[in-house]
Amino acid sequence: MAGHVTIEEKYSNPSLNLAIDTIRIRKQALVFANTKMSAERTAEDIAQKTGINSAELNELADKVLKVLSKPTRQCERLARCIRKGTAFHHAGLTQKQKELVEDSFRAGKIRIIACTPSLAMGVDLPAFRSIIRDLRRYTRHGLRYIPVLEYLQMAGRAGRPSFDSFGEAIIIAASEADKEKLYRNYVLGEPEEIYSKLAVEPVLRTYLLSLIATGFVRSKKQILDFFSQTFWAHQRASMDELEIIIDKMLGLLEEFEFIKSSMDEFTSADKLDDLSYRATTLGRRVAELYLDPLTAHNFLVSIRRATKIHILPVSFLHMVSYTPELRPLLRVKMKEYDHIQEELAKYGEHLVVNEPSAFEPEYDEFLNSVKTALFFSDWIDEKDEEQMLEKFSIRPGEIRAKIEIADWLLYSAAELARLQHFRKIVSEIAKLRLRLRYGVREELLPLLKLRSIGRVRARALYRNGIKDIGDVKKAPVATIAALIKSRKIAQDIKEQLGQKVEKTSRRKRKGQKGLV
DNA sequence: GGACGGTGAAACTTCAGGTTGCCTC
DNA sequence: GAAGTTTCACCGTCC
Repeated sequence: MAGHVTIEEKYSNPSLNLAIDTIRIRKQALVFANTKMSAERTAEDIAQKTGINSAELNELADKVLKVLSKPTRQCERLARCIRKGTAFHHAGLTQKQKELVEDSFRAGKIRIIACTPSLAMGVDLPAFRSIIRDLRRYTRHGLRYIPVLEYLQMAGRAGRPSFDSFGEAIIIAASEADKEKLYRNYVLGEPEEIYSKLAVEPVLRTYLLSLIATGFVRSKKQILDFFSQTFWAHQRASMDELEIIIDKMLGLLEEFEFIKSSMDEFTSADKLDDLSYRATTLGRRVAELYLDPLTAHNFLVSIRRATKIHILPVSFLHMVSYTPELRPLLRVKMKEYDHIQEELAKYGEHLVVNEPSAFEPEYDEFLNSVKTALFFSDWIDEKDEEQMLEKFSIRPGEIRAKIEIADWLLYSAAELARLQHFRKIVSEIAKLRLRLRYGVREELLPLLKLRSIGRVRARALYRNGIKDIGDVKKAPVATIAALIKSRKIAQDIKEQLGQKVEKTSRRKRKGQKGLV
């Protein structure tokens, strides 16, 4: 590090001073914030003081606004920052917006990015300065100091190998006493030991089933041999503990009928408890789907129940919402508590998951899953991103992330239903997946079969009486072109339906699926 | 006297992220 | 713990 550096203290906010100074010396900085909201706020505060203006940035801001069919408040806020040469970056941005921000930072157009740890984790985006505003983060147990490893992740972004001979990682301390402590614990601190994640039961049972399903292990002896060589076992003192856990898992998998045990040629005669294991058809599929066996089992129970009651789309949306895979769920805010409970009362008879009693600890998480299901439900009712932000406090990027996981879970559930020969459920879920991915009501499904037609264009056609493929065939190209605001795509659609159209296009234009 | 509107302080809430899974309907 | 949001007491104004 380059010894003592003095920064002009123009404002009372240290990270603001540092950011402005970074721009002054014509460098770039990442400012790491604690929460999405504070990342946005930080970017906004800096934006007010940069004094930067450029056509290039305005153009970029316009692009950021056009990412969704209708910009959300978040999009507008980001665009305002970008016009001034700053940006915020967190999981709430759409993929496209993240790319735009990252690329223009690399190109030097955006000077400062205020971000959550999202940027420290995956993206390779070095800057001259890494400004770390707070080394504490809110957890379930209150405000806690983050691990040294995470600090290193953030600090490691400082210095661009091909541009700077060094970089500056700066922690902002609240007081002199704090400064000492932070320096000792973080700058001089030793990174924590890495612990094997295998020991977590969901991971272990998934892995175990997969090993058996692929035939990689057959007997309990082989299973123990295998796990004894893992990092997990390496960190454990006793194999006894390991064996107890594995026995428990094997029992569970057998109870779920994902595996069967038997005595065969692999069973050594002297050890009667050294049984041979193989996966059932169902178990093999669960392993292929990479599903947590417990989730798979819960799905199967729910699917059986679904054959007996009147199901709605929300039934399956809720089923996938109540899984560990979809966590963290949308949280029920205090003010929403009553409302969510009312909704639960309304839909309760259509749910395929057992409702815990209000006194059980998992009840809150259950209500969260109901809220999450309601969010999906609104999405397939064509509510737009701004409405989702308003009603559920969920940002565009988070919507996409949740939908992707839900889609995979629904696919998996449909596969399990198929193996159980519940054909009606398979087709119900297939329809639901399509609706979820496009965010549309059922009536638009026929139109979505066409390439380049997503929620927005399909709705535009439908609103004007073009409701299915037959209507599309009958309608003149010009009508379609006017409705979807693209001549090129209108022609392409006609061609998809085998109808000849004379080419009138002079310019090339890229068609896009109307999703985020 | 009462309804209304504006203001500011106090009380109350909320708070990061992401890996692969599957198949292309 | 800090920042954003809501609530509420208080005050002045108007009818």
